[in-house]
Amino acid sequence: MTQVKENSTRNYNKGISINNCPVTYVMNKIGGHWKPIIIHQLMSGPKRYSELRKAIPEITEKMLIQHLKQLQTDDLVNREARPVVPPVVTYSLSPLGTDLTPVLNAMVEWAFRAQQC
Amino acid sequence: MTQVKENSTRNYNKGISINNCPVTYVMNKIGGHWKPIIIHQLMSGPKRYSELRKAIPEITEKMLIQHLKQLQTDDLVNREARPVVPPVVTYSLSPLGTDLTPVLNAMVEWAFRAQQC
DNA sequence: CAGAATCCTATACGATACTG
DNA sequence: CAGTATCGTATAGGATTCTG
Repeated sequence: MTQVKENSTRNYNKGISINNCPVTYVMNKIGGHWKPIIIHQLMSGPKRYSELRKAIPEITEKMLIQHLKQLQTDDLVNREARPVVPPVVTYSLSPLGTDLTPVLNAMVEWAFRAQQC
Repeated sequence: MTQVKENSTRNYNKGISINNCPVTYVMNKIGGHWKPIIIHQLMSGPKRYSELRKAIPEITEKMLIQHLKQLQTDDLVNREARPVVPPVVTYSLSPLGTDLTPVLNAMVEWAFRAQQC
């Protein structure tokens, strides 16, 4: 089983800097290369696993599953698996995840301004 | 010299996923554990190197310098060194860096809501 | 004061192959 | 379809020491 941890941004000095800073808190939740992209995709509505793969072609299955799990653990994403064959699994943003919309939007706006220059 | 690269978030598949996504673009600029914190500190006004170290006690000098350099390269932060002895170096947000304020603020707001639950 | 240099560890991510 | 498992690499970050 190996119990993959891989909890986003690293944090070696365990005792010291555990989230006194709200910005760090956020980066721990949506930091990394893929999580914001996944959330951004889900912002346009619930998607099945295969739809996410198509929407983000560059991501590997490992990364997608891994970050989806992490996002579930952090209560940003809900997973609904319907017990049929073949399986149908749908991912959607939780209320908390939906609340990230302003953050992502602010990022997108800034990116456009920055790329102008 | 070794030419340290250390350009934020990794990107192995060089040819493929180079910034088609605005969110990725932003994460490349302010991703990682320290950059948002540094920017957040500078949002309250210009600060000297030593002030930054005091404001962010957990950061090592290497990380602080490294990310300050990166932020300069990305035109988010300005560095002003006055040629006196002992040296006086002041860091401040560039206009582009200042434009990140809504992003950071949105993060902080979300963090507070998230930590309530 | 404001850094540079060196060495090291943890982990994020990629590639590929396999499964209920 | 929706995952798991395993191996390998790149890089973020830490600790310590030294300097103009």
